Amino acid sequence: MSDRGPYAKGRERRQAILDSTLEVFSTLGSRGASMSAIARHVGVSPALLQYYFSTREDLLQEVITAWDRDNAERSEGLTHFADWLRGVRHNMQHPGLIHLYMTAVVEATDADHPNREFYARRYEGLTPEIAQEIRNQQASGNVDPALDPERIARILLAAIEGLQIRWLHQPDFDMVEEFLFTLERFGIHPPELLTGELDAIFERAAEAARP
Amino acid sequence: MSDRGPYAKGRERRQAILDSTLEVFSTLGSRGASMSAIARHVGVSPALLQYYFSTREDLLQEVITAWDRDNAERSEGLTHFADWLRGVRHNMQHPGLIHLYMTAVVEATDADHPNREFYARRYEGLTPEIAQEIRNQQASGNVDPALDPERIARILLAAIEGLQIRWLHQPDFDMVEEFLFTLERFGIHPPELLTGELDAIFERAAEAARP
DNA sequence: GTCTATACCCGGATAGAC
DNA sequence: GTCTATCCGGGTATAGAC
Repeated sequence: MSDRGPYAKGRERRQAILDSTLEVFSTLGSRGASMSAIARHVGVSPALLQYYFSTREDLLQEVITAWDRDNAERSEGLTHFADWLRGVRHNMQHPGLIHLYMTAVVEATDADHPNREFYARRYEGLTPEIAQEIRNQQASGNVDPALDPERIARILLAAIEGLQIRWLHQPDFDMVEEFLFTLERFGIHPPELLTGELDAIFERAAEAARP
Repeated sequence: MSDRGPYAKGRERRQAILDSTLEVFSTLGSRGASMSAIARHVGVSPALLQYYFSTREDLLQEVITAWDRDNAERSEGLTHFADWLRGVRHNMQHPGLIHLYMTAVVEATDADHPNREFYARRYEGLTPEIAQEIRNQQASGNVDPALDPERIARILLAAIEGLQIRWLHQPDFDMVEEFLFTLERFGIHPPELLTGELDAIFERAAEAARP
């Protein structure tokens, strides 16, 4: 894929729109992030957003899928729960992301919402993924083997989303602390997370993942 | 306060609008619950909704405060956590409520949203209330006294909201089960909740609360 | 005090010109 | 690939009928 050719500009515009969406969302919030507001931020006409993303819902949705993709890429070389914690940290530095995501999940709750299926599948996909990691912890004797891994996964997933809502309302709320504490209640305490050396570990991992 | 006089009709209308709002919300969802849709359901003109509740946000907000009031009233004569569980059950039978509430909390997340303050206060009020009940449990030796009651309260509050989102997406999701399990992880297991006789207990309590 | 009709504004979406 | 013009629908403001 070359940067030249007739498609280069389009791809850049597309990305610029996605970036601006996040930016505007984090400064003006959901109600402020109208198509025209985002367009203004990019420096184009509102109709152009429609050209790249046919509807507003689609635009927001694409920000989320891109985010999911980023998360997956950032997770190289760390254990699953460390990834998760790191993700939470990362998101806390990009408030627009969580704001946009939470708005979208809840909106998609409407029975006839076009993205409803997406979130159902997302939950269905994440749950066993987390459950598998819990099974690993059970195998190594950290987590009580009597506990149902799927159930813990569902609860942790719910907890994190609830924490995010509260954090949006109270930005000084320490999601990492609360989530770490929750993990511990289920017997999950990856050693890396207790040393206070998280950042160093992440740095090293990021370094190692680079080509 | 008599039912007669020139105000009776107004109070009835007002209530009818609140009821219809919930009704329409649970059938048509957030996007479907437009002012005109609700007005149609009540059988009046859209402008009348404006007369009673000046804005749509206010209307939804009033449904929520009424709900909070109901919850408080329904809690007579039961322990706090039993109340809570019962509330969850009750809500699961009225899907519009949770749908509306979750939509509203997340929307109010915008920095300049008029109801933002309300939710901040709501959280601030609920947390110590729950924490107090946890202290009671600690005093009677059920919950590990080393645990910070406020922190547990925050986590439980977050967990329930996260569970509600997932439930909205997957109506067969058993919030009561999941929440009960979460409570147990924190050492909270009110005896009434383990007998399977919940309904009978609620009936008796309701009976006793009647004049 | 209760209610409607009407008019207004803004946001999202579409059509078509350049 | 980009814009302008236009439409449509939802929320809101107002005037006034009953």
